Amino acid sequence: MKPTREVLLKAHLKAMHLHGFQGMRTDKVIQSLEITKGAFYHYFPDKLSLGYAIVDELLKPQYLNIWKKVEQHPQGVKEGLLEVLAYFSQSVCTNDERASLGCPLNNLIQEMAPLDEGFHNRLQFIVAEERRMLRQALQKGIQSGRLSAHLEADDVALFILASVQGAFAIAKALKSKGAFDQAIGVLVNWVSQMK
Amino acid sequence: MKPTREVLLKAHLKAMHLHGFQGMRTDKVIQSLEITKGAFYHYFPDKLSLGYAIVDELLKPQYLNIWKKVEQHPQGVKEGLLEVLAYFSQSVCTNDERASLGCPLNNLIQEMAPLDEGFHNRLQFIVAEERRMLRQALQKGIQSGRLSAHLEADDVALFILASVQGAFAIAKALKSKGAFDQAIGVLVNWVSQMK
DNA sequence: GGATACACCTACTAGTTGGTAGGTGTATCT
DNA sequence: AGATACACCTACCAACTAGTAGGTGTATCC
Repeated sequence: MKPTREVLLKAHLKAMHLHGFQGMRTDKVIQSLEITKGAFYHYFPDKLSLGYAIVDELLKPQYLNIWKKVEQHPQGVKEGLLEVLAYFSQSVCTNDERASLGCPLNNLIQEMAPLDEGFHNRLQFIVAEERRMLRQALQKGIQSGRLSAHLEADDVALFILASVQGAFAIAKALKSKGAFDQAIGVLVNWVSQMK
Repeated sequence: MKPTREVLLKAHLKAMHLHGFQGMRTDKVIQSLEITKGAFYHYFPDKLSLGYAIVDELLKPQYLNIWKKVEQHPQGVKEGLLEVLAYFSQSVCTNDERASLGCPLNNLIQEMAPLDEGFHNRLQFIVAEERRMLRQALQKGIQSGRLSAHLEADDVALFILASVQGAFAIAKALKSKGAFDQAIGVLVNWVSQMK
C-alpha cells in the first residue's frame, strides 16, 4: 500500500495535466482512486493547497533536476545541453500522450500564472532557476574558452528555454511527436554550431 | 450602439484571455455588459459554440493576417520575418497586460486542444496555416537565391513558430516584457544571419 | 391591420463542486 | 485501562453555472 498523500498528489497531477488546474475535479479523481473526500481534506486544507503541493513536491524537483544536468555535464555546456534536449525529445517521442498533453509546467504557467499569486510565485521561481542554471553553465563555457566571449549568456539561456517550451506548445497544437523533433532538431543544430 | 453579437464575442475573448475557456464564466461576462442571458442564448446555442465562434471570427483572421505579411513583404523573407517579430515585440511591450496574459492562441491551444476535438481542429488549422505560409516564404527565399538551398524550410518554419510561442510563454512565467524582448532578440539575430 | 420574424428579458432549474461537521476504527503512549 | 493522535468515512450543504421555458416589445412585410 502506497501512502495516501502521495497517491493523491500523483493522481491529481495526472488529472491536471489533461484538464488544467481549474478543470480538474477533485471529486472525480478521488472517486477513481476509491478513496473518499475525508481522506483528501485530511491531507489538504483545500484544492489550492493541493495545487501548490503538486508544484512544490513534484514539478519543481523534477524540472530543476533536468536542467541541473547541463551545468554538471563532465564534457561541457554544449554536450550537457544536447543531452537534455535529447532527453526531452525521447520523453515526448516514446509517449504519444506527452505530445498531445504538452509540458505540465508550461500548461500550468499558461493557465494559472495570471490568476493566482501563489502559483505565479512558484512557477516563476522554477523558470528563474532554470534560467540561472543555464546561464551559469554558458558562462562556465565562456570562461573555459569553449564559447565566445561575445555570447550573451543570459539572452541565450532565455532563448533556449523559450524554444523548448515553444516546441512543446507547437507539438501539442499539431498533436505531432514529429513536429517536436523537427523544432528541437533546429535548436540542436544551432546549439552545436554555437560559438 | 454596437451589434450585440460582436460585443459578446469580444468581451468573452477578453475574459478567455485571462481565465481560459473553462474558467471563463458567461454569467459574469454578461453581467458586466449589462445584458441578460436571453441575449447570449439568442446568438449562441451554448458556451462551446461561442468558443468556436471566437476562434473562427476573431483569432483565426488576426493570426493569419500577421503571418501573411512574411510572404508578402516586398524586400524578401528575412525582412518580412523581422517585421513580424518587431510587431510582436512592440505589441507585447507597449502593453503590460500582454506580457502577463500571453498569446491568446497559445493559451487556448494549451488548454483546449487535448480536451475538445472542435477546438483542436480549429487551432491545429491555424498553426498549420502559419507554418505553411512561413515555409512557402522561406522556399521563395531559397528559389530567389537569397537563402541557401541547404536550408530546411519546413523545419525552420516550425522552429520559428515555436520560438515565438515560447517567448510568449516565458514572458508570462516571468511576467516580464523584457524577457520577451531578450528571447526574441536572439531569434532576430539568428534570422538576420540565416543563410 | 394582422402576421411574422427578430432581438431581447425574467424567472427558473437541474446538476455540479468545493468544502464541512461530526463520527468511527486503530495504533501508540502512559 | 484510559487518553491521545492519526487516518479516514458518511452525509450533508451552499454556491455556482450552463442552460431553458415562456413572455414582451418592435419593426417589417403582406
